Amino acid sequence: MDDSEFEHLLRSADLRVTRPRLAVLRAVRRHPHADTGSVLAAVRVEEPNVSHQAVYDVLGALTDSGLVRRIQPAGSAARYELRVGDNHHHVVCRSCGRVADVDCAVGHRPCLTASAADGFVIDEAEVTYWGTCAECASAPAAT
Amino acid sequence: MDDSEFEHLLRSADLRVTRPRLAVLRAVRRHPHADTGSVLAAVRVEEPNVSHQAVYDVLGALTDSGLVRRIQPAGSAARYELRVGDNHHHVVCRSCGRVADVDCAVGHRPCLTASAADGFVIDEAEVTYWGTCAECASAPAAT
DNA sequence: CCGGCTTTCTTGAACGAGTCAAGTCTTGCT
DNA sequence: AGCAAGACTTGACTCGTTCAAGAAAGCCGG
Repeated sequence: MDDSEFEHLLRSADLRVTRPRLAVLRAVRRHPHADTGSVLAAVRVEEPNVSHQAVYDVLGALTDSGLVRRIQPAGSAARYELRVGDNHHHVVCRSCGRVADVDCAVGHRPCLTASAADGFVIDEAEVTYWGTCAECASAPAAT
Repeated sequence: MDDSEFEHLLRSADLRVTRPRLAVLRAVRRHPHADTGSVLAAVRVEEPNVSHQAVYDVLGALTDSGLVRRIQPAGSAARYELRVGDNHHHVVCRSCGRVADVDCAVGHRPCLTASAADGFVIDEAEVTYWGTCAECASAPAAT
């Protein structure tokens, strides 16, 4: 039980330590890339009385303070993961929506050296790979 | 009037040539990165009787046949552009949501050489840059 | 040029993710 | 323990998008 670790994370981000927050952190750790609904479901296994709004609030607060990372592939609801700060990217399965981590191919911030940027000041480059996951590749015409 | 060009595009994609479709193509050409609502509004300037559903259908059909490209930055509704097939990317302004094109920094498909992909077969790499546009940078606390 | 088959469009309802707002409960500090 | 700010609950609501059924138009063969 390393809830104490989560507790420190929260405190270091100036966030109060509450049962819903710990439950959300555990849920996200257990289910990487889970969308809000799944996080809510996972949270309610341990804390049945947490409202959906609380989960939205908590995920928002955690995202704002950088404790979790939010990703939002086109056509999917927001998803969350604990793995932050290592500049990794994601592969998304076109047929089932599954998401997996991909370590950055380049090693350093990829393509962050965008050339003509139209006056924009760029602070992050996000790479999303699209393809087909192993399961969907072997089961072509599912559902 | 190069509607004839759009007409050819449609025919070559096995799509019937209709007034709504031509209007949508013109609207997307005129307003790159416009979201569905803006496209609908632009379409109705020329064709006031087009339903919102028609626009969704048309944009869907055009996207499926590769005549337009759909992008969906996190936190934004779907946006469309005519510029396809040249592997360019996008910068999104964090504060106003504005989108601009960025030519691929690497030249060739960037980072498409994803290493460990967990069994995924990758067919596309999409890069989204996040930052602040010139206007928002100069007008810090707008709105 | 016309019928007829198919695709596309219109109308109207529905859905899901996410947000807003008001009031109550907790946490962390003193 | 007691207080103030922050966090949670409840419930309504918005917005983008999709579903469904029927009417209308495009395209092909004759």
